Amino acid sequence: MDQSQMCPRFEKAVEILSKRWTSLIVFQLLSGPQRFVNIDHALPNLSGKVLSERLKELELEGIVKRVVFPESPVRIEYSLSDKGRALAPIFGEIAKWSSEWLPVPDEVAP
Amino acid sequence: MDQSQMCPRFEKAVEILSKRWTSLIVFQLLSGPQRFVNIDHALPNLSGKVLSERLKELELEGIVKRVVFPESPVRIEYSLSDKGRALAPIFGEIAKWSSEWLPVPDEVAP
DNA sequence: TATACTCGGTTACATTAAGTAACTAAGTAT
DNA sequence: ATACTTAGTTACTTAATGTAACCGAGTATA
Repeated sequence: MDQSQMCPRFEKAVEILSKRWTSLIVFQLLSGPQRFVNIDHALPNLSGKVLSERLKELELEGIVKRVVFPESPVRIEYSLSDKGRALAPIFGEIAKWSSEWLPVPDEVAP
Repeated sequence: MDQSQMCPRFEKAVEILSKRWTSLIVFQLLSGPQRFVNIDHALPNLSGKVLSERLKELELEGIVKRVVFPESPVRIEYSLSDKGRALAPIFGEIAKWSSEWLPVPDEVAP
């Protein structure tokens, strides 16, 4: 036997969500449609390279939508599809768990 | 400004959960305490090397407990702490999302 | 009309993480 | 003695990320 016993759809969901940066990008997009640089600035340490990779992957999964506004200069907006917004409860549970079980970090000297 | 605007505890939770294999290992342990090889067999494609790394990390986070039973031969059991079991609702939401939004995979020819 | 800056990326290269396979030591079974 | 199990570790390869520079189109500034 070479196959996992787990539900393949559940496994797929975990695979999507546990790819580095994916969750934080989706979480960031939960606050509304926004542009490439905005996401990039919201997640310091996330490089443009990986961000563009992740956005492409998420678009392929149907989680993120990329809309081009033909203004001048052109404006490109990333947003969540219904499928993407449906991930919100997962983040809600993560937030609950973290506030219950993770320690409050030390404050930096003022 | 070099810091993220997100809650650091939320970010930490995402960091823990989105490390490769971590979620699946915790999910597997939700079914009860078990031994190293059992987890290893339940997750094909997961090597003993990475499994032992992840179990150490999860133990440090206080999510997994490692108990040595001094039988002969010695038996080592991994299980979830309260903190670890408290992750269950997150997996519940992931399962819900995946069954609602991910396609049912094709069956293999019988 | 240079110069610099923004946006939405891409490219080349360095570092880190993960996969693969072999191996170990202690114990058990044949 | 030989082979197998458990709970790992070690050495080596390959894939994923991080870092930094760069690009073309357009805009603003001097």
